[in-house]
Amino acid sequence: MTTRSRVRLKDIAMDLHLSVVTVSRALQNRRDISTETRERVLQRVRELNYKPNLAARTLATGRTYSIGLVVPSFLHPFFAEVAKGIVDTIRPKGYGLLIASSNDDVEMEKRETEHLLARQVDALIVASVQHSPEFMQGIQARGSACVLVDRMLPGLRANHVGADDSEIGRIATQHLADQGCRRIAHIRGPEISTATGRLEGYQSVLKELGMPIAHEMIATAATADSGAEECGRSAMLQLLSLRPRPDGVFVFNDGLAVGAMGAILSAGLRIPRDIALVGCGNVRWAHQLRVPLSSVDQGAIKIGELAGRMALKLVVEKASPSIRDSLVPAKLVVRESSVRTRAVPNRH
Amino acid sequence: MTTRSRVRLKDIAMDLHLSVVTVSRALQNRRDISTETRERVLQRVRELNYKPNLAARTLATGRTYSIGLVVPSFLHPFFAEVAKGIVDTIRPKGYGLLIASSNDDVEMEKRETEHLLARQVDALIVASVQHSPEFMQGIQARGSACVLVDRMLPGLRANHVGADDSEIGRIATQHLADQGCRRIAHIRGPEISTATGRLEGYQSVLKELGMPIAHEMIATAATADSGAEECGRSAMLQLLSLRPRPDGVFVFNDGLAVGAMGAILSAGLRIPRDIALVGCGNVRWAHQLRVPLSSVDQGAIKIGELAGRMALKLVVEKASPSIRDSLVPAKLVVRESSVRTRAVPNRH
DNA sequence: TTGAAAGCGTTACCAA
DNA sequence: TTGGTAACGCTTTCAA
Repeated sequence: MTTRSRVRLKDIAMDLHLSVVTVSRALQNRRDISTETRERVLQRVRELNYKPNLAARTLATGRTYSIGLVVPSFLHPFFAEVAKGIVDTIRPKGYGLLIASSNDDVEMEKRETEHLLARQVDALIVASVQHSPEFMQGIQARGSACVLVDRMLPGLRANHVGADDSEIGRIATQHLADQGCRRIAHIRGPEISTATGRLEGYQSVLKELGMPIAHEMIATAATADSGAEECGRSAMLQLLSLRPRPDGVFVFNDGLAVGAMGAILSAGLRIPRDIALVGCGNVRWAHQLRVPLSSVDQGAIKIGELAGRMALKLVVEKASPSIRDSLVPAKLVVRESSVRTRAVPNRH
Repeated sequence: MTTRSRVRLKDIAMDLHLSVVTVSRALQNRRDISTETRERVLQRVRELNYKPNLAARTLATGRTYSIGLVVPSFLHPFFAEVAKGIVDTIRPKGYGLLIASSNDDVEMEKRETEHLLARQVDALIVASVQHSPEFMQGIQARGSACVLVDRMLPGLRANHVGADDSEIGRIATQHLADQGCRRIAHIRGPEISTATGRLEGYQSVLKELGMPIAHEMIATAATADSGAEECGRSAMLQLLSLRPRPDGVFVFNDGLAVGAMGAILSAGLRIPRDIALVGCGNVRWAHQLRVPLSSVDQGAIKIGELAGRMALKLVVEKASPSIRDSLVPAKLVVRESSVRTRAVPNRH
């Protein structure tokens, strides 16, 4: 039906009294073909609106012109933005994006990854939730082109594009200090590279400033994705019980920060006067929260773009020569939640 | 390289001294094969971790086991949720999802759709931004399985899954009336089916209640996606200039509602006391806005699930017999922005 | 119940 | 610069 009606290379060849091979070559823009023939072919291709059969091409070349993406969740705006960056980068090059979601489940990530590989995607982009490097090492060993986004896995040497997490922690903490905070706490995320990176940045600034790095000033959120708000709330309650209280908090991400904000306000404290707050992720609605939230922008779309570009490069180069790691610079967006000096920045 | 190392049907056949055909049949769970042979084949398949080459299968059958999705934007949480619903539905059936984004651009939607079709997706799910039905009719005429989500196109007979927009308008408006609002305004979206549907619901309730349907009480937002907030703000300013002022506003979606909220608060008015507000979409962060926002939940994930299921059905049935239309029921989530009676609902 | 042969649409390898 | 032939891995049809 649909298939039958499609124009094939063969149809064009017969039309033009050429061989299929010649037509194929003309379309590949190769040199070993006369300009005239090429023109005739291209002409006819346009007339008939010929579209190559990708399945056939894949069978012959082993390439699918598609890239696979595995993320923990598409509902999380960060990954939606990453996906957008990837699509916008690879589509103009003729590549398609196959998506899969791991729901933060280690086994599901493996299954979905295997599925994409079974589809012979030319490259894989993964925001992995694995705790250990074994699985990814297996993927690499099979020779599949693979780029990790966002999180790095401990003990894994792999292509990677992510935010500069340590820098994120530094920017946020330094900003709080600049605003006059003297007891800066941190609500950290679970045991993944991004969380430890941000924690590290936080600690290094405290050290530079000669502020104490106190254990009790660091609360850990069990999860940073779905249910983040509740975790942020309880982590904040923990911090609020300290005496003296913290007067500034850098929170791992905006989801947690929203919960923290709720806890602070419910306790009858003011933001930023009593406690200044900085999140991370710079979600779209950050400025319309009960207190507009200062947040570090990770450049999620940029991360997606770079990951897409890196994936394309791997495809072209075939044998992946060297491991690459791109860090996208972070940018603090200051809003009301952290501004304790006189001038309040524009809301818009 | 990668290709060479992959196990083929042929390898299994040789191993077992069978023909390729027999092995193929065993894997298709057909009856014309002895139980013993099947077992031997399945056994070996497991041992070698055989994965069929989808490209080859596609070439032979014309089916790709993949479905294409075109949406205006993945950054819009509604479409992210729809995508999730689709993926969760089709993945367990072995289907993959190829995504594309039209950026609200009519031509880009056409290009991306054509691209997915060139990839021979078995079915297409589109949240179309076309103004006219021609393009989609062309797709249908070519015999491609296609499901429209969210928006319907004027004059098009097509499979469709969406929210019950008229019902959304009714629920929201009725709720405002129940809260004692007597001058209920509406900020409507641009000229697409969802906006007219919600407007219609709004008007029908006013009529039932014997309230006047006044032109000036309906403000139109030029866009409802990116830049929605600014549009919501200016639409609201327009409504605020009315005398007497509206005391309740039903807004097309939450993005616009956020802008409207800003305008109301900036004017020194209180929500909900002076003006009650109801949005639509029930975005995740609705409850953490400066005033927690009442919003109609469209059941986006459910829409995705139904669309996925409908797409699968079309694939199986091949010849699409009858046009189907599924409306997902809407549900109002009441929060502070619209509650004018004494009892304030639980925040959580 | 099994298998041989043909075909799906494209590209790669040699010859001409 | 062209074209014939043989893959690519699977399914389908027809015979045995």
